[in-house]
Amino acid sequence: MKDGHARELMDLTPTDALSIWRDAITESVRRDTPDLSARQMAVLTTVYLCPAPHTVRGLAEQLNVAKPAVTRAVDRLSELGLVRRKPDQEDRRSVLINRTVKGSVFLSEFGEMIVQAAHGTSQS
Amino acid sequence: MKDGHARELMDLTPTDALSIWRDAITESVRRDTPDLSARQMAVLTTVYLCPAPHTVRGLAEQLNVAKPAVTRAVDRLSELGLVRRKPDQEDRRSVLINRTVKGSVFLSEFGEMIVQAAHGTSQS
DNA sequence: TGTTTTCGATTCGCTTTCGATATGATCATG
DNA sequence: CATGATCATATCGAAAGCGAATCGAAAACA
Repeated sequence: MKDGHARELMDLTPTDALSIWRDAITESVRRDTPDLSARQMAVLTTVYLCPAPHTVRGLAEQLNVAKPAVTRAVDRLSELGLVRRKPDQEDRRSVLINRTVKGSVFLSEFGEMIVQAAHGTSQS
Repeated sequence: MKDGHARELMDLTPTDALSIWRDAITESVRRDTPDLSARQMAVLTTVYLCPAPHTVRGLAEQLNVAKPAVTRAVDRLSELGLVRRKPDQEDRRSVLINRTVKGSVFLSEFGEMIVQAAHGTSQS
């Protein structure tokens, strides 16, 4: 910001928001992090930010996508070590999707990239 | 925010940022918008937010990815009507990647989703 | 002019992903 | 128990993605 006043989060314009988004995702791509799709990112962040437990069915409903799509997303995220499947002991039809240390680190770094992008966009 | 003070953008924490990111991308997925990868989103936003002209080579360098990857991303974005290829008249080897009305609308709506997510996360 | 370099696109084979459907396992119910 | 509902995933052909190599066109240079 040119006038030195602190920009308030509520005043964020769509253009500003998009600029921050671009900076963050561009930096992510540059760093050669896994090229996650929107769906995969939605699944990953939901698992980490929303209260457990998380099932394929629940995620599919919440994200309004078919269950096999969630299964595939979990496949990919599991291969990357960002989430882990764990059979539900109480209902053995279900599989719970859990967090991992690697996933926590990944999202933590991603969050910092967003913050960095926000600072670059709205700096005084 | 619970105390009613305006949250400043500079104070954004990685956790807050991630929460906003999740809300936005989740809403995007729920609306059944095209499931773009991080690379595709990086290409799309760069075309719209960075000064023209944009070439495959330039985008590849800027994003640190291989040229065919950019070509494929442009293929996909073109099919979706979000960008348009246009032969460069001055250097007819080159193809310029231009914006479209549809792409402008898409990103505009996306920006509004982010703003909406930011409001939801940091509301008073 | 002739050679070299640079451009984006294309092709190759191989792998991955897609949506839709079918399947096997497990639970709930009558 | 037996029957149907519900869970996640296996499977399918089709489509898209991948990196590496190659293409032809065109610019730059000699």
